[in-house]
Amino acid sequence: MQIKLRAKKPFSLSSVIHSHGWARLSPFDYDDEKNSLEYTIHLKNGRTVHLQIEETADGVVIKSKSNLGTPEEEEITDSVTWMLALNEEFSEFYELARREPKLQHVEDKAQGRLLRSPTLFEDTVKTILTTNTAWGGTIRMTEAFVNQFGDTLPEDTSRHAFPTPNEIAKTDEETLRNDTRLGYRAPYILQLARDIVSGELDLESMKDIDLPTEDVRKKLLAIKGIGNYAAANLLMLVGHYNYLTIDSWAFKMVSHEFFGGKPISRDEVEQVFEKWGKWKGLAYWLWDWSYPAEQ
DNA sequence: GGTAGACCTGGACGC
DNA sequence: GCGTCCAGGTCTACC
Repeated sequence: MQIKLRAKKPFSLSSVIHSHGWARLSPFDYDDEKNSLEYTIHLKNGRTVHLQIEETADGVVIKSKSNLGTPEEEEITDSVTWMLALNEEFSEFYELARREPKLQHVEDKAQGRLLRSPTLFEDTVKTILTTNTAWGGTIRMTEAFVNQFGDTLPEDTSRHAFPTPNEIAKTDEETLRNDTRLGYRAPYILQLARDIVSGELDLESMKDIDLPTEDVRKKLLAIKGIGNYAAANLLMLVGHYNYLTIDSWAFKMVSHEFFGGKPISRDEVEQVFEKWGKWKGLAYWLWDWSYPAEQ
């Protein structure tokens, strides 16, 4: 099966893959040499299908060894369009970025799109797994979570789809804590899954870009385990860029870049990017920082 | 509204 | 090999 999809220009699959760390988290995989992204997806009808996504002149082509029906192809089309943000428009941001030397690269590299998962449940779980741990811990916990609870790909049992809220809601805190080794995050993720299954939380409706940012942020902050950093990260993923993902690294980078390395407050980090308005999160994220290069 | 301490894990380090 | 320390966001209790 092959599905060709068009992307709004400019587009670069490589820039989406490397937009943040998601491509390194299961069930994503990627190959820089082939410039391809892989993902094992759980379809609504229960099938698990492996996808390989490659760049074309107009956008991407999705390849799969599975034979799929029309509804399945439509679901995959919708999912990949969302995951790669194929329809997102960044011309307004590029117009502003052209005037900033530290953002000169973004239009040439077609940066701005952030790789996301098919469901906000997956992105929320992964975001919780990035908090209060090193990146290696996030990779380990995500892999354990996917391998332990996700549906197996029939033709390759080493691959699994990301678990559904239903699959997680059936387990218990002790298993997530001691077997999956999610630590204190276990009750947060269990509660998240159970709230979705019970209908108390409609996470996927927050993907609607027309919802006011503040409303979405308030709902995200009400989820246990989601604080300022995690909410900002999830807001970026659903297309709201007016909050900064301020983590411990942000203080180092902003201090080094704008304050001569002296200790700075959260407000000072915010003030630096205030002029970028609704694009401030993206300006911060794509900034050509001098701090890491000089370390 | 602001702050201190606890949460949990893995890696780095010293012995 | 073992013990200790530390980094990493969020929550809760307290002021």
